[in-house]
Amino acid sequence: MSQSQIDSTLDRQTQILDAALVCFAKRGFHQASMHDISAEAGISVGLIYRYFENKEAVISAMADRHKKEIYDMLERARQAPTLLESLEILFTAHCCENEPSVISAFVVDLYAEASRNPQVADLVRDVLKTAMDGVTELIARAKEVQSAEHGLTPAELSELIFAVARGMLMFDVLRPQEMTAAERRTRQLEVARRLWRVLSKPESEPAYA
Amino acid sequence: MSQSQIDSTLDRQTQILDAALVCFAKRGFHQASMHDISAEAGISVGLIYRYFENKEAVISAMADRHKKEIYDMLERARQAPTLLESLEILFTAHCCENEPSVISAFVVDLYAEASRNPQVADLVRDVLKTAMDGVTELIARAKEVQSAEHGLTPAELSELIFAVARGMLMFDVLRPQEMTAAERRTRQLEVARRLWRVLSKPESEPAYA
DNA sequence: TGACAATGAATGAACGTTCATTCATTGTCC
DNA sequence: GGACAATGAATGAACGTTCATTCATTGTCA
Repeated sequence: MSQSQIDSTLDRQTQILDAALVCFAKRGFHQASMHDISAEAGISVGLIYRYFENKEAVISAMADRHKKEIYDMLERARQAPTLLESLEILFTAHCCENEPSVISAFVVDLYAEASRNPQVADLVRDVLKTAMDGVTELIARAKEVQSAEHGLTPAELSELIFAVARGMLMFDVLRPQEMTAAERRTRQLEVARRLWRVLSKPESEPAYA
Repeated sequence: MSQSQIDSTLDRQTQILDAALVCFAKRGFHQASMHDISAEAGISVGLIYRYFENKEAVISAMADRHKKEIYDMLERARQAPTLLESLEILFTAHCCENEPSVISAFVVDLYAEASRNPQVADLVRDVLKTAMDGVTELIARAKEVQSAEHGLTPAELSELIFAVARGMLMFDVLRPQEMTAAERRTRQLEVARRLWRVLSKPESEPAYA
């Protein structure tokens, strides 16, 4: 198979997954039909089956893509100069590229799916562990949080931080449709900064607090 | 209609909702069939339609029951002597009565449903607001948290607490089936106490910390 | 022309819902 | 009390619909 063939295959798969994300967010994994996805992608139903074995495989591929996106996010968070900025990246990762709450709805659906599908659960657990380990490392570097008086280990703090992040994602799903991505982003940033304030030593407030 | 007739109607509805909770947690709202529910309840399919107009109504009734359960939980939290104990109630509400993660799976599904169904979203938002307002009040009473150095308002703290609680619920859904309700409870309690440590003044540590 | 991409009508299984039917329970009359 | 009538809770086969999946056919380009 030539490189251009591989490329066009990947393009088609990406096109289908993009459409699936919209449909899944709109109707959920199991209520979204293959016809919905094909219509959203502007192709025929049969063509989906050329690129994915079945619907389950589409869901798995979506989960895999989510895994890569979380890893990318982690990489960006790693390169941020301060822990606060890392948190801001972590908390706003889902409210930028796509339409409002498309990603949030998908992730909540993914966790719901994980509660029944052990394969999905394994994948999500793995993603979460990797991301939490990454943040644990970031915290270990951050003196202002480590030396605070709560006496929690970086791993414990990381778990707390991710719990807040996932919880905010659930809240995001409840927000009225009228709210723009920018407004959601602002809300998320506020919470990230409040969390940081709670976790760090009081004297090291950021300038814009 | 006599009182005993009302009672038996309520009994039947409860029986159906209990079965539905198990089926919904096992397969999700839309993958669980009415036949699944009837089999779980040990009754015929048709009988469900004597007590609920359709499947949507079963889901709505489940959401209503969830609302009542959250209100009950809030009432118990209100009666706890300290904020820490209130948090412990809040964080362990879902890992006691039923089988492991049945309730967690249901709640995650409920939020997923809320992302598509505005009626469900309204109900969940209402429940969340009431519960958060309640906790805001509890915090306003708790001096050890109010006087801490983070400088956050009770409402802001309440939002943070609920984000952690919902996030932990999502994590709960990922836990391997082998984990018992007691083990889950312990994990939840640990996080609740760590959160409390972070939020409160360091000198007011509980005796068992 | 041949090889492969793409189509969408066709298929059959599964689903929510309905409803004719059964039958244990309750009420009524002598 | 006993015979009979009325009730309505409960059943599950059947219906119409939707859906994932297949595949014979058509389009495209080298």
